[in-house]
Amino acid sequence: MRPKDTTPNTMNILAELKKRFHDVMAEYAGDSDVQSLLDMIRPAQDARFGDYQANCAMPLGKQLGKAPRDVAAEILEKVQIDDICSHTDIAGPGFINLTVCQDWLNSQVNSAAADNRVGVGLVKDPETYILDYSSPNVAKPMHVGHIRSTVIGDSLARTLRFLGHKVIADNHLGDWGTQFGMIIYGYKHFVDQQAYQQHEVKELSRLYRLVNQLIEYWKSKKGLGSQQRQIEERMTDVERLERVDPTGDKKEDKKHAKALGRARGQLAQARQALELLHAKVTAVDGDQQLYAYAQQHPDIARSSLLETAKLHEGDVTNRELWEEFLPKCREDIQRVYTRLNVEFDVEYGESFYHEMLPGVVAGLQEVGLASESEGAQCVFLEEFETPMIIQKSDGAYLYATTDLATINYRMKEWDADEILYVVDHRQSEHFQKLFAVANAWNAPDVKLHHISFGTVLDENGRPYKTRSGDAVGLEGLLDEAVRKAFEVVSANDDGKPNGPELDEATRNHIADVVGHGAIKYADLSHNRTSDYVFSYDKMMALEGNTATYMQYCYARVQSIFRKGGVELAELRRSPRAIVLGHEAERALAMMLMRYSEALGNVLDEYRPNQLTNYLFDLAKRFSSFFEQCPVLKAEDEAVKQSRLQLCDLTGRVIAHGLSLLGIGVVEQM
RNA sequence: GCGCCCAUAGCUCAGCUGGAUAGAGCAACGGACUUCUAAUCCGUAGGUCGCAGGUUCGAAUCCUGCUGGGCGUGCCA
Repeated sequence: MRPKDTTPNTMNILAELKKRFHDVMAEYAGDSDVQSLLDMIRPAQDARFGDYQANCAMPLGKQLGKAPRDVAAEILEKVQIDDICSHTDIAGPGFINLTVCQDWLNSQVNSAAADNRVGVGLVKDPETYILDYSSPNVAKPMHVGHIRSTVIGDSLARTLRFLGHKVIADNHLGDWGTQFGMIIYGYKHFVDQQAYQQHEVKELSRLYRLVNQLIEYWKSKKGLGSQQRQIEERMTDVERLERVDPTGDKKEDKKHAKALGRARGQLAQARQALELLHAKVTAVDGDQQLYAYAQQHPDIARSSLLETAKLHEGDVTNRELWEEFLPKCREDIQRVYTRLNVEFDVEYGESFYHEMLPGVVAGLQEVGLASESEGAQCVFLEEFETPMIIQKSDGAYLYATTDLATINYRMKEWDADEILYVVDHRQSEHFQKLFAVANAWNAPDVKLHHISFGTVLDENGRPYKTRSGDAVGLEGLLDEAVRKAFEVVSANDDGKPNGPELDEATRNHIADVVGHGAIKYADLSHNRTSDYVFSYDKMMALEGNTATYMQYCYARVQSIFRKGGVELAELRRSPRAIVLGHEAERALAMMLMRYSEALGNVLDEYRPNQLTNYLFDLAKRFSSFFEQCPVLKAEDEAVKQSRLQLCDLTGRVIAHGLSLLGIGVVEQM
């Protein structure tokens, strides 16, 4: 995604190797190519090849017209790595295999253990990042669609901060849009004062859903006719195509079959759409109260828009209602963030930028970027067929306008180097336009990235929704995860050979950490660009690549300390004496040393799943070590001390890595 | 119509932006609990990386075409 060097620079074996290779590589290539040659040094793909491998001899051989294996030998001759590598090897067509020497690895691990950053340095060139994530519409309950943005954004913010960047996490709340007009309209006509007194947000949310349902009712009712006509048209298409006889020409027939298939698909789609419309209509028609409301408010869609417009124009009543509703809605959202342990530095919602919007349009007009078209103010861009509309023909502004105002503000206020928008992939075209305009207008240097992500699907591969077609509420989702986690915790504890160890309160706490961790981890462990299938059973199976596996690993480490009566503070004060004798110890240590590599990989393309993959590998190495290397019953005191230190470092890295994902650990499970 | 994205084991997914014999987890099968927590470990089986070309020492990865799916597409956000 970006070419800058994000590799943290302390105790990073890969970085050290690259440093050692740098001058030699420079002899072969111009400065510009050195980096790409160095990037060919990477962790060995297979343990049999050693720890790291350099693949640069093959392209160089080609370039120089020499045999790659000769080039590899030449490179090895020149490069100074005797102190780091015990063994080097040229394999296959010219792979350089590097094995890190034991003494050096020992000393590196000891340094990491003594370091409160577990061996991870700070980036050389810190930057100022604005992270724009979560951004729910207030007054609408948060649903499953908000989870990815929130969790991915939070994790990136934590990781960037840890590596030394300045981060401003900004929750760009939707607090000014059409949903407020709907709520205001609902409040004016349908509010149940008693319910409102009791729980304001719950009532507001009911009002939102009610108004939305009535709007949808009329829209669906009006749409039935045209949908019916569309089906008829599709049917004629299908019938016409079905009557066509095969021509005998293979190509022609194939084309025809394809057209028929598509027509049938479209027909099925149209029928489905009609069914949906019918469902929305009958839901209201079948309910006396709803039906009465609908008849009394035939113009509800337009009226709600009008309430929004009045709010924006400064209408006193609507403004007062907005002032009354907003803090309560924010509190309600805050409750979700509190349980998710997600924090923001600022929460400047859309309303914050409202007064800046005329200036945006005027500014773009002034420099000739914006022009009028069909009554709207538009910015036309060469690369795009459609313009970015910044002011509607009725004078209202759009989210594109707000987004531009937001960039202006962020540049002025924080002089940002990069702004990351953690928003789902469907908005990619919007962001392409936004970035193009912002860079062309008055933010030429800032790096703007759309950190897009895929959709959360159900087990049938369709967007995750409730049976009635609504989005699944986020809080209910979290509750369910915690409930399931509690069951697993209890079942496991009851089944312990020496009887249960955990009281009710402890079980609840563990269920809370494990349940929330499972949800977050399921999300973060997938490549963010893919859609993924949401499944409680998968994530709560608590096996395989799940947060629970890592948390379990951590708990086992703590269990060793508990059983052995080890004082952690004392252990950490004592001199570091990790010696890696056993194969499993060495493998574990090597993985521990690669933590900073993993974090660098996260920032390369802003993908937290690079960290989950790493933690899973680390946890597997630890489990393997745990099986093979007794700690408390080690063969002698030196080995025992060494292994205790190794366990402690592992526990710290796991806990730290999970913390960067926004996930906690517990001492016992 | 145009644009963007996706297709990897029965299932869910990785694959570090061109490297060695394509990996994990689940499910299946076979082993390991007088234990530092078996929420674990060890092993077996499972693949024409959608299809066809191309680029090159080397392709799941890059390019072209095709097939199948998703999303977006002038006044919602």
